[in-house]
Amino acid sequence: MLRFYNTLSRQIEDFKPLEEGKAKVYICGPTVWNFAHIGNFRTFIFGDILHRYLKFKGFDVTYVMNLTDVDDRIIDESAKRGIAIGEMTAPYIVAFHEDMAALNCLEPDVEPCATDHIGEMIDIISTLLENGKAYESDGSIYYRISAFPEYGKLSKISFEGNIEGGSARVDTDKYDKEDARDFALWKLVEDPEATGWDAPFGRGRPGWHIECSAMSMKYLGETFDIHAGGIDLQFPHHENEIAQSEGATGKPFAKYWLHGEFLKIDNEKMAKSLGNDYTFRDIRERGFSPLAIRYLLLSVPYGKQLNFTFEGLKGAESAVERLRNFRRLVRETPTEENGESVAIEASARALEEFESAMDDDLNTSQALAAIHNLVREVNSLLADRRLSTGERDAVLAALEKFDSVLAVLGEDSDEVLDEEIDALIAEREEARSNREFAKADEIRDRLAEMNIILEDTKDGVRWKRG
RNA sequence: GGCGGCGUAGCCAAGUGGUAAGGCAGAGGUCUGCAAAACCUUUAUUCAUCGGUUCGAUUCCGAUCGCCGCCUCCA
Repeated sequence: MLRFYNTLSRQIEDFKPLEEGKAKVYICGPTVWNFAHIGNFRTFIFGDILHRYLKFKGFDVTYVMNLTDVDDRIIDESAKRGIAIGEMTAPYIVAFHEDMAALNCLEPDVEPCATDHIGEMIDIISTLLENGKAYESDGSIYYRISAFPEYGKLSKISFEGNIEGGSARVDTDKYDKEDARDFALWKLVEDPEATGWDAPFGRGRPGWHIECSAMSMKYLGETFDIHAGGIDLQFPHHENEIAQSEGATGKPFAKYWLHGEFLKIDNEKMAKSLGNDYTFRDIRERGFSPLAIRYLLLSVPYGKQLNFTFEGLKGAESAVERLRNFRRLVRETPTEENGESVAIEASARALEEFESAMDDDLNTSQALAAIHNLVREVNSLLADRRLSTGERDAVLAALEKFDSVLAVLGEDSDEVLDEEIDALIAEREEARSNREFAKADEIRDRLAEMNIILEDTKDGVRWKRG
């Protein structure tokens, strides 16, 4: 039984979708004002694991991830540059898609942009104005938190004496709000040149939170199964989404709330001021592969903080290489028709362990352990005998199942070696059989320069791309 | 000031009231012409520190230290 830690209840709960066999999931996507950093990608990879595992479990999944393509930072920056906001965000949307694809994340079923859903946001705000959960002040529209007694149920924040002495970020002067906790649904835009949209309650631009209420409910319904996102969004963003959505519909919003924990760098917070806010592209430039980055980011359960180090990333690189070597070895190894079944049983056991680990709130650490144990066991068999055909097929099928969720193996290119390389390998074999090892090694070095790594085995030479 | 999480071998870490998964790195060995890949052995009498509860705690409770987070920018 699949279980999740639900932030709403602060408990592990069985996952029971609203509609049998279906899973409707919304995750807060990136604000496309910059290249996303690896902390962002940790969260999105968590979302991808969630998406893939729900499919693995047989659910008919609808996975929605939004793109926030309008917010204060985007508006300020594009105004500074004198371009439209869409012009500013377009290249970052392209980059985000490239990065997500490189990280082997499935495309969401729907990827709505905030700017395409202004109408839906206006509708919700209108409803909230009508039912008294929103009010106008100085041309802007605010949510009236006093009209939503359940406010705080997600983040469990009590407002008693907690703002005072806290962060100095509470901005009480700038707008005339009834209550310091009230938040903007719609911000007045007076300058006709500035980015804004017309609404029955005046020209303006949406507050940050309303877009996710509008887009999630549009594509998943007023009540849906899972809402995911980074831990930092828990308050105020998700709390406000609940207030807006439930305030407008009178129905429960999302049933399960899942939050991805933070990524730390060398045990410190990731921050621009520390210069450790690496983008995916920064890490790539250092020569690390996307699959290793994915492996590292998913190797710790999403609900725990993960300490990113370059030493750890090197380790991930080796681990992925080991797994890929293993799959290649099993694929290519000659098999016997007769019926040993040790590896068949080991595969079945590994699958069980994998599934029970993943069922337990997506415990990817334990899931990986199950896979590595299988790899060691089968490698050990391979060291002294051939697999039966049934064993090989069972192991490969298990790997495929694992990788349908973790997606860290990538694909081996089926490309055929060009004739030159083929000839070199043959020439080296010839030299080896004549015990001309100096010549053989020289050819091996030449091939290595061409990025072809050789392995001599009992069953002949094997090669791989370096 | 209010609130939450974490601290496990060189590194990344899982985990449990009954005596420490997995990966990486290191050491030794096997295989190999040499490599590569792989296998075997090995690497924490111990889970930040100090107390307490318990027959027994890394796991529960308290204190201390350190790190991270939230308290309306933030994945």
